[in-house]
Amino acid sequence: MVGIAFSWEKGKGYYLVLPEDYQQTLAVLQPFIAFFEHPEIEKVGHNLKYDLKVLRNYTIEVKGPLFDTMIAHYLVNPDMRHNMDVLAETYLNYSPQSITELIGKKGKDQRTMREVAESDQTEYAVEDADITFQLSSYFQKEMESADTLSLYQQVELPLVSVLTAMECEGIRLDVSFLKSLSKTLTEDINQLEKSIFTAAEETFNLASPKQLGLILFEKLKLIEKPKKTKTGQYSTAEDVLSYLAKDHPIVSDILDWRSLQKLQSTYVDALPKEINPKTGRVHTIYNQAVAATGRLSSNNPNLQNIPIRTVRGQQVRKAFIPRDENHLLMAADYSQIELRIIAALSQDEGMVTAFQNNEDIHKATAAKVFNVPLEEVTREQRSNAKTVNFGIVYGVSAFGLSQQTDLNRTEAKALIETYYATYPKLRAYIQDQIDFARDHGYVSTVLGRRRYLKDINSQNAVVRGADERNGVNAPIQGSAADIIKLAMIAIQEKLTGEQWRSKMLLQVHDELVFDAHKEELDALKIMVKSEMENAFSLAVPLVVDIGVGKNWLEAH
DNA sequence: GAAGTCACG
DNA sequence: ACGTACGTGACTTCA
Repeated sequence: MVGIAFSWEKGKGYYLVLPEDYQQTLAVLQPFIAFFEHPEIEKVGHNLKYDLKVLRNYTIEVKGPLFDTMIAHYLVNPDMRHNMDVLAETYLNYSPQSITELIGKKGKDQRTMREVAESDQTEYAVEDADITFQLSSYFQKEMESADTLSLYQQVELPLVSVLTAMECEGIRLDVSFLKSLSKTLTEDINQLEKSIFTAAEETFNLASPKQLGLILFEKLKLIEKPKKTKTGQYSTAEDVLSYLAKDHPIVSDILDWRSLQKLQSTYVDALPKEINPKTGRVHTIYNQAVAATGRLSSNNPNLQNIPIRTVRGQQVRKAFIPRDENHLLMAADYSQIELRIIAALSQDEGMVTAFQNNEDIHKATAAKVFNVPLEEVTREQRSNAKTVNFGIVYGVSAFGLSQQTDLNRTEAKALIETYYATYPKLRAYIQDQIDFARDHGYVSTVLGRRRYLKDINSQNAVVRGADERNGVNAPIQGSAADIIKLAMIAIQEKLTGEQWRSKMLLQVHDELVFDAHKEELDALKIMVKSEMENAFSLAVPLVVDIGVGKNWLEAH
């Protein structure tokens, strides 16, 4: 830490210069602890989670009310970027000094803030504090008029501290297991590569879609009219190749090569590099202000997209392990939360009843739309019903459904029609959302989180259609995000307030992952299940499934 | 840095 | 006739 800027009056600010030496810095910070840890003084910042984590490294545990201008603006307009310099220009009509002017473009010549003259540091940092302070009162009013202040104060701000704790906790990885996984992957990848080059009768860069396209569609001429990407290149995307795989062994080898290559480069080899040498654990960073629907995102590394769908992919999950022999990993996930939300919001009797009776919703849907008894539903019928159930949430078309299933467009269209006839209030609900959006320009979640849809009344059917689908999807995906955020806050409150030894580690949209202390396991299951299921009350019950194991795969 | 691809919910 | 399912982040190639 190089310095800290403070401002508590528009246009004024103060800059605290900190020495390079850690112990000396602690001494300089000593008189400020009373401020940072004061339970009543509100601390305003832009991306406070970052500042909270830096201060933690200097043994300061920030307390008291928070105001985060980045998150405030995320609620004011979730689709925009939230960089402070842009916000200053947009809302204060003021262009702050850019960081690049001060330290240069990124690269080897970039200077550190420590190397900048103290007077320049002061000017820059104080301007930052001043702007942030001014933005806070502006966004406060904006949130009041959009009625999102309670979402901000009761959910988003408390979540900042919860995420800080989760990120600092991190999760343990089994590195030697990943190393051996990488070895077998290399062998299989080399094998596939060999057979692909033999079939192609030449070697080329398999990782280059451009080169691959030329081989498949110009040299081997696999089909008459290959699909092209928007830049005119041959498309070699998964759905295109899958279609060809059954007739051409080289194509299925390419698909296998791609999937193994992906596993190795994105996960197996990359994850160990992300281990923090100080803690020996992997610490993702959650972004609370990127996903326009209210979801979190995860990066450096992304722990929200760890493989699970394929057997080879599942091996990666085995590498996520408990912190020590006294712990197990516990995973708790909401069962069908988005469909439960659409059922509750639409009040459709058929769907609500199915959930109240705790039925297998895809099977129940199949029985209804294919008009067969529950016990006679085939695998294929259930699978198609499942695809429609998910598709409805996104606003699927007959074309889209036919792409995702083995149905043709006519059959897909008929299935969608039958679906709406089965769940009539779903269609009414979807129409209501679109009508509301047309009148008000936005839609909202159960906690009043808004998403503005500027093209909802557009003359252009394509962009209007996109906003209509967003108008249906955003309240559902966003309400699910609201609910799990409420649960996380309640759970973390218990874990810290009651001094549990178990820790909450990860969030994956509808799932929470814990380091569960073996002695607390039974109690933890009960507490987490109850807090998640009762985080928010809907017209249908929320159901949480819990799993425990010696790795993340086993916990499912 | 854009484009293409693919991992997840 | 047209375009065609929501939300993300990471890796590789290539201009």
